[in-house]
Formats: sequence, structure tokens, C-alpha cells
Amino acid sequence: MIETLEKLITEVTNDLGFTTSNMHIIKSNRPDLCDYQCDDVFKLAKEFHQKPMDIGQKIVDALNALDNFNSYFSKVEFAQPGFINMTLSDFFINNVLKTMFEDDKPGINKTLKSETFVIDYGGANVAKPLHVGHLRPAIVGEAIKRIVKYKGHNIIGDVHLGDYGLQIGQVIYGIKKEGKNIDDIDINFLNYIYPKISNLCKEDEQVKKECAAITKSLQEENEEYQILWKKILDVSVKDIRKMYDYLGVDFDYWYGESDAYPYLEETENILREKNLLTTSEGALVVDVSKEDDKKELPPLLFKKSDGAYLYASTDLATIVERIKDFSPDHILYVVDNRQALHFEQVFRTCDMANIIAYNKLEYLGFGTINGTDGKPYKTRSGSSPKLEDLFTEIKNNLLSKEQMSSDLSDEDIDKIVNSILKFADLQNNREKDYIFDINKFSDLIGKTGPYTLYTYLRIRKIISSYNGINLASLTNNIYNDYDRNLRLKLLDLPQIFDSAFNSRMPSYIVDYVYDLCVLANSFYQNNHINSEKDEIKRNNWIIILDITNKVIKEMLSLLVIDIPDSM
RNA sequence: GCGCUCAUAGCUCAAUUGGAUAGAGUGUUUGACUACGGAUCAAAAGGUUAGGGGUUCGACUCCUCUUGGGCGCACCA
Repeated sequence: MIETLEKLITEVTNDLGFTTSNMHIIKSNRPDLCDYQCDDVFKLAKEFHQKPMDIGQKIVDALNALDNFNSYFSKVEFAQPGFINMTLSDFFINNVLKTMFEDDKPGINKTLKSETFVIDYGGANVAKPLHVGHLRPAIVGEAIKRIVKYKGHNIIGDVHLGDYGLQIGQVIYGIKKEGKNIDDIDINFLNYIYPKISNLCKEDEQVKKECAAITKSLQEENEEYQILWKKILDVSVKDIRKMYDYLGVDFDYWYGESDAYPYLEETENILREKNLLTTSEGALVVDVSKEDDKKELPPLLFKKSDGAYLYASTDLATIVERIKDFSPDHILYVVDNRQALHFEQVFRTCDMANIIAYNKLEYLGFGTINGTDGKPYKTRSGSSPKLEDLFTEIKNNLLSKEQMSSDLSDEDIDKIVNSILKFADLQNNREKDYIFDINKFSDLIGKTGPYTLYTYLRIRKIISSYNGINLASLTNNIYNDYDRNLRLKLLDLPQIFDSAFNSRMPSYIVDYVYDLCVLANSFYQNNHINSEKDEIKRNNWIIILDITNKVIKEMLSLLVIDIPDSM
């Protein structure tokens, strides 16, 4: 592994009198020159007031003089102005591969200290159907959850339903106004009534006030409203679950804002004890500004002048609740970038009130989904398209393609649809806005989910006739560049995985698994395995393909992509 | 008005967080199967990284100004 090389070069450097804690090695960005490079010579040059070339050459010479040089390298060179270029030996590459994957090890470095994470993702609101805007938080959140778990941590996913807000008041208002019988409330009715009343509120101030009053009354546990609310919750959650199930997004808890209400009083007391609550224009607020702020941060609004609570209050209460229930070391929020300010206020308040340290709370913002015009994605009618319709559209598109075989099971079709959706979404940098183009979600060639699935299935076919593939029988040979490039890519796995974990960026894994598939395709296209006469060579290649497929499968599962039986 | 954020190939996105010659997909052009799945492979073309200035051995990356998008600024969530 790379740490082995870092340790080696650090020791050599120290022995030369250049005391340093760690010489860092990275994958070379000049694969024509070498496999890995070390750029830290520049830092040493500054620290020891010597020319980079002098120091670099000394290190290179010392490395070349090592007795066991060939156990690591085939070539180490100095390159101007200050790079140490390392080409690995075949022995080393194969040795590391064996260590990484022996006994079915996954090829990554699991954490030595398992911590507890809570991840808040999904962002579904009761009584509103899931639309394409819910795609990212669901998929990105689920992927991050799986990555954290894969690292060896304990992670608890909570959907944190928006189940107690104004939209409930609006729906109840609609139910009463239309004289709807409670037993007749179904998903179609909710889909019809919510947008209707929501629009009405924008036009009619009086209606808005009434809806707000109903909401407040509900939160004060008005019996009639509670019964209606439970019915709405029941109907809506069933529908929401259906969408998340299709996506393979699995929450450990279906808590909602309503579950935080019992903790509001306690939260308020904590803030009061710390003298953080002040009154401003009739409302209770927390001043969260700091002296070094460029611009004073607006205060967190804890309680409205009419006594009702807001989302900052329930978010705080939810944190209090989670600490009680799970004692988490980290709480992650996968939410829209537009809520950055809100969470900054909430996190600062937590820190000031000693509820939980600021650095244990992580805001993982994601960009907005825009249409091809660069504006938030809307259908022609002006509303956000429903997730269900998007699934159908991709599915129909898929079925119309010529290369589709006609006898696929429904399960396999759904797996392919999922791969298209998730690969297209997750390859975008989490933090940036991105353009949603239905055509992009129709592509089956190029950097797509189906490409990776195809690769996996072809490899499986190639190696299917060999039983008892044994990693231990891997020899020290590497036969050509296609072969070598694939093996080197497998070596990258631990670093790539760790950077995805540390920065909570599933897109790193998407890039990796795609690159791996490209190299694998190139490898078996240019090396015909089954007609290979040299048994040792053939055996080596089968082992490499076997490892490759294990990695593809594991990485795809982190991206919430399942592999179909055929396609 | 104030703050945050973004601008990279025709289009959609990368660039291991300051390293060497800025990479992929798509689109365009051209090649490859009597072989393990052609949803494939091999190759060409495409760039003054929005623009100016600065920091240094080195800048897409950091600072600063300009231009142009997006978003947010207390009783919605």
C-alpha cells in the first residue's frame, strides 16, 4: 500500500538529516513518467534552505541504493524542478493486491475507532408528493450513509419528515372547506388539495391566517385536528415510502418534526439557563453573531410573537432529542444549499448553549437542480415534476432502446433504471447546482450506470467457467500495459475511498468505478482470456478480473446501485 | 443594499485541495470482430480556465478589483 512507500521514503529522508514527520506520496499526474510522485521536496528545500534539486537527488540516490529496492520499485528518478518520480515494481504491485484482497477483504482501510453518526437526509414533506428536487438528498444521503458504514462506523439514518408545518394546516383547511369525509382522504386527494390551498394562500391573506391558526392549534394538540393529521400522515407516508423503496433508500427512523415537540420546552429551558434568549419585536430570538463576522448574522428566531415555534426551534429540539437517543459523535445534514444560513444559526446556537460542539455538526449542502435554461427545474405547467413520473419516463425510454433484450424481468429493468438515475446524479459534485436534462437520464452509453453494469456482467461471463479462483496463486508477472493499468487502478481504491469518506463526496467513488470499468473493458478487449495458451498468464488474468468485479460490485452498492442478472 | 456562491472544450461535468503537458462523457471525424456480450475497443480534432492585477520556484486552485449568473437576508419550512 501507499502508506508503506510513504513510510519508506520518510525514513530515508530522515536518515539523510532532513527531519520530517511525513513524506506524502500521490498518484502521478504524469503517468507517462511514473506511477507515483512525491512533491514534498519543495517544502524541505524551504525548511533547510537548500536547492530542491540537491535534496531531491540525495533522496533519489538513497532510495536507489536500498538493498531491497526491487521489492518496491522498478525505477526512481528525480525530475526538475523538484519531483521524485517512482515507478512500482511488478512484485510490489502484486504483493499489495494480495494483501488488500486476501480473505475477501474489501480493499479499504476500516476505521480503528468506530464512532456513531446520525444522518438527516431525504427531506420529504408530508402531504406533498416527492418531486425531482427530492432525488438528490435521497440518493446523496443514502450513498454517504453507506460510505460511512463501510468505513466501519455506526450510522443512523433519519428522514426527519416535515410533518407538522403549515402545509398540514393548509390541507386541513382544504378538507374542512370541501367537506371531505375522513375515510375518503387518499393520495389523489392530497395531491389535488395541497397545491390548491397553497396557491390560495398566496392570493388571499385571510386564508393564510386561517391556515396558520389551524397549524398552531394542531401543534397545541387540538383533538379534531390531531385525528385528521394522523390520517394525512398515514396516507402520505405510504406514498413517500413507495418512492424511497423504489430508490433503495432505507431510513432507520421515520421521525418527523412532530417528534421533536416534546423536547421544545427542554430546549427552551436550556437556552434560558444560558441566558441566550432575548425578546425582539415580540419574538424570542438568539443572537448568534460573532465579532469577526464580516456582516452581522441575523439572530435565530426561536419563538414567534404569537407563541408558535418555527423550524429553527424544532431543528434545535431535534438535536436535543438525538443526543438523548443516540449520543452521536457526528450529526450530518444533507440539505439544500439555500439553508446554509439557517444551519449556521442553529449550529452556533448549539455551540453557545453547550448542547453539542459546533464541529460535530456537519452541513452537507447540495446544489439546486436546474433545467436546461439554468433555472430551477419545472415542467411546462410550472410545477416540479413528480418523482414517480420521472421513473416511468426513464423506464419507457429504456424499453424503447434497440439493444434492450426483450425478456428482462421487472426487477432487472428497475435495477437498470436505478443505475441510470443514480450514476447520472452522483457523478456531479455534491455542492454545485446541476442541470437536470431528461436526455442525460436516457443515455445508455458513455459515463453511465448501464456501462458499469455491462462491464460487470461481461467480466462475470468471461470468468464464469473457472471455479475456485485463488488469489494466492497470483504470480509476480504483469503482461502488458492494459494489464498493468488495471492493477494500478485497483491499488488506488483505499485512497479514493478515504477521500470520499473524509469529504463526504460520493462523486469520487463514481469517478473511480467508472475509470476502473474503462480500464477493465480495455483490458479484456485487448487480451483474450479464454484463448490464452499460457496457463499461468490466464490464471493471473482471471484473478485480476475477479478482484475487479468484486470492487465494482462493492463500490456500486455504496452508490445504491444493484446489479441485474442480465441486461 | 449587505452577505454567500459560481464562471473550465460547442454542450454536461472532472482536476487527488498549490505541482509537471488542465482530463472525461457527449457531439463531430476516422478506424477495428470468423474470439470470452458491439450497451465494446483504438484514434483525431476541440482550451489565453470570464477579464485585469497580485502572492511564489510553481496558480483552474490563494488575495484583490471588474463583468456576468444563481441563492440567501427573522415571525414559511
